[in-house]
Amino acid sequence: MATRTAAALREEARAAYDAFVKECPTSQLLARISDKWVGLVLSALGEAEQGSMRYSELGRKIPGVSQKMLTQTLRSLERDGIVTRTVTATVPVRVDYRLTELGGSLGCLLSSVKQWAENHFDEVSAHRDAYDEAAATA
Amino acid sequence: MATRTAAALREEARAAYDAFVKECPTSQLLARISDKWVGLVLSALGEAEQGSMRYSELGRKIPGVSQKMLTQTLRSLERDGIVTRTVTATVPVRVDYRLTELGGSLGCLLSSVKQWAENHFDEVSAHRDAYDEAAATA
DNA sequence: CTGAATCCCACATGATACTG
DNA sequence: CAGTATCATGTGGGATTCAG
Repeated sequence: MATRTAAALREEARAAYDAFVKECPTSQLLARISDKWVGLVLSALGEAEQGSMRYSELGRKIPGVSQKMLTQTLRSLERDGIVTRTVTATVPVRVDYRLTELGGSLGCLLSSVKQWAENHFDEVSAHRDAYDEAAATA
Repeated sequence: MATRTAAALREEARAAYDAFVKECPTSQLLARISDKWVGLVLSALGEAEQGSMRYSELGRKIPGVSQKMLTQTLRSLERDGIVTRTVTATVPVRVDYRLTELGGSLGCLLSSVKQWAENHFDEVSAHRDAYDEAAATA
């Protein structure tokens, strides 16, 4: 038939996407670090007094994170060289996470983003109310 | 029956989530601004020479964004008072987006995050390769 | 204690087509 | 040009259970 099938078109699209990713891989990285959990984890580690935190400490410090997301996020950060993972073979096991130097530089940035959110929440909230009211009136 | 239905459980979970959101609304805001598209839009607007950009300019400047996501992101940013939307009733219509003062302060931060991604991509990439190889060897 | 593995689904996002 | 509407899909992410 003259037209390609939907599946073929999807294949093509995927191939094009892969090519794009190769061309612009930083977009990938940006997406990775533009993640709520990444921001919270790095902020927490950045603020840690000893510079390192245990798995369960992180879980308690970060509101609403599930085991799965915490583990997943930490693994991904470890893979990217942002954090180090240190296992102490005691009973029970103890695992500490610490920012690498590379991670520290990113942690600063993300902390300031988190700070921004906290500092400007009221302002944003007011804008939202105004916007919604205007829409309701119209 | 003794156990609650799946639907009821979901209802409960949603209620708990809503309660949590009320308690910690900045987490909401952080999730909003920790978004790939938000970062790219604000970076683009921050770098704009006239300080403002048209809808289609943004679409061209930001690689891989769909109309839907661009519109959605811009609306959300407008609602939050991060950008302003100006319609010029010419033919064809012209719509410009510009950072507000509030948006400017956030734009700086997100631009530096984007910069970080671009500057450290090679380093992260090297870490990934090392990590993956170690995993393959083991 | 620190995960790994599985199931499951709601939602975010993308592609496409249409409109003022 | 700047959207809106609709549909299809992938996946993020929670709950649960098992393991070292």
